[in-house]
Amino acid sequence: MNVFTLVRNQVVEAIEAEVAAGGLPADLKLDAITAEPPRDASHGDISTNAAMVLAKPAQMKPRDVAEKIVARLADADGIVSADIAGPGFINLRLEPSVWQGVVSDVLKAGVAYGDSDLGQDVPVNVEYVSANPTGPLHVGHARGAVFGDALAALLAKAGYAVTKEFYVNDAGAQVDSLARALHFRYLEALGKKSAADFTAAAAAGEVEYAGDYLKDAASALSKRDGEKWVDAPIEDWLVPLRQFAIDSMMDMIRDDLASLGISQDRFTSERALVDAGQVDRAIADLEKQGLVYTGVLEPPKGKKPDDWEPRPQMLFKATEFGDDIDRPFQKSDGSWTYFASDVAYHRDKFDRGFAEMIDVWGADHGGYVKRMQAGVKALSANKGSLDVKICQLVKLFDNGKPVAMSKRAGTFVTLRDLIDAVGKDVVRFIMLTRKNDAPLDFDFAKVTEKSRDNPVFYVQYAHARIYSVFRHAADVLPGQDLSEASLAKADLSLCSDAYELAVMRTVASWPRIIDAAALAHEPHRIAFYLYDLAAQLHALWNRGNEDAEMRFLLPDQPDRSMARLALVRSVAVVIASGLDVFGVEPVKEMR
RNA sequence: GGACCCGUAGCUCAACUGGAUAGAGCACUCGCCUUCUAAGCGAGAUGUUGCAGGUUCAAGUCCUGCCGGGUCCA
Repeated sequence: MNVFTLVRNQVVEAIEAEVAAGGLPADLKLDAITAEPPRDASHGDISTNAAMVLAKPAQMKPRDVAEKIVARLADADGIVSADIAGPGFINLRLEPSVWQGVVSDVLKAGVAYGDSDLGQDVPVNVEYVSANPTGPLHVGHARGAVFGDALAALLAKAGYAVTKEFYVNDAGAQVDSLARALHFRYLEALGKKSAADFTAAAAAGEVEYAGDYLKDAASALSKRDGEKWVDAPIEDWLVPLRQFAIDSMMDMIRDDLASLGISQDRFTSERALVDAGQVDRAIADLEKQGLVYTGVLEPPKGKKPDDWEPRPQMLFKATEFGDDIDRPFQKSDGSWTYFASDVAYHRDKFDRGFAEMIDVWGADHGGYVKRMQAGVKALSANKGSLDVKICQLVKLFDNGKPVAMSKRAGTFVTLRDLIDAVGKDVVRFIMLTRKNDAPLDFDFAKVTEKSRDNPVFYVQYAHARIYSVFRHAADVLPGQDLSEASLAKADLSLCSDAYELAVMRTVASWPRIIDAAALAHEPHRIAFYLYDLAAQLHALWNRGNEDAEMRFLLPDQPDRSMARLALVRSVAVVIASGLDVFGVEPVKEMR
């Protein structure tokens, strides 16, 4: 039930009727017609651009087209007036009952209000986090993790069949380093090496991944295997210890994600893809299509690396799919490049039925987007599409002062630190208050502040206030059934104040916010919507302070009270519905 | 040198993928608590949307070229 699509349908019907009557030419394209709330509320409830869109193909003046449409809309259901304005907008005013009816729709649907069938159950794969399994997640990962998770929830709400996926980069040189570091920590755990030995080795660059987090894995290993690997040659322990290390790191990463409320549906191992020969097959397939050749790349312009030498290598014709240069599939030692295995991985996704793929990456991978999209087009015969959402950096502040972060100095902030400092819900909400491709400032002091400039608080406060009213309602209106089912039967015609109708219009636009945000792959729009909705609730609340007649609870007017309770309850439901997409718990009380 | 992202009020950011007079918060000034949470609300000022062209009924939004910032470049 979406008021705006219903009205748009009425507009389209009016046009079709006019076409049938010969007043407008046939074969008009109606796709570009919109029905949306005008920016300026004084223009009416809903505005449509139909006349302007149709003017040119119909070879008529916009206002003439508008007059024909308006004449047919005048007696349409629920429409009070239709006026032509400006260059040819048609401004519609709806019966209050249309808006009032939305309240009971919301109460009947609960947090499912806003669910849509836009996605038609089309499978979509959202891949996010995909951090190297070599250590704990840090702040940089937090944004991508929250963004990806919220986007997945948003798409699910909009009716897509979503799979949330994590790609485990467990095939590169880093995981070998990780295995060596684990072996060292293992010797340390068994007392064969000292902590000082480790520090020295790390300083000399003989061992990477010096963080303490490998100690737990090492002691678990020593418990499991005893001294089995102490004197064994590296050829014997590299593979088993590497797997042990990866498994421990992935357990840790999954724990971190779980503490953010994130659980992904599928973890795909790069190594497993390689071992199963999927890379070879994907490349062979592209070769068959004539998209792979041996060639020599130009040196990067202007940068001229010292070790550059022209070298024939296996290249993918990425330029045929919009990339700037062709891209190598093989490294000089003959092994596959990351790009090659990424192509195989995306082919794997495509073969699993995902023509629509979304990858969430960090800002440092921006330069990788075009080639990956080229790869997807090639491997799917142009049937697959890949949208890459780049999450810009998060800058940390503490009360306006930048928090210095350095991996070397050990002062980088982990995801765990962040959650411990401000809580999961705050992290999640704040990460979604900016468009993904804009940098985000995260201030530890501000995000826990209790004021209007902290959106998390402001939205939660609105929700809590509504629950506060209901706590009083039981006393003020004894004997009333305050359940949502009962409220859904309230006589909303008793809510006809301009402020009340304004709130209803905002509530009614929730479904179109979902559709628009889902189409654009932009969950942040929900944050702004919730902030607006909260502002309207606070304004409505305050009217009761200024005018006792406007209070929600009027002891001598139970029917009007029930209507107002229904209205504010519908606001609470929509806030809860929005927070649900964000994975944030709506609070019933502020503490 | 090239590619990608960003540039909107003094500050932080929106602007429903091309719509009407570009909007919020912060900061500043003033007003609102005997009664549902004042952790809130209301009123007031603020613009060459980085610059210059182009596309059309209509451009912050799309195209081209510059300027500035960020990220990346076997």
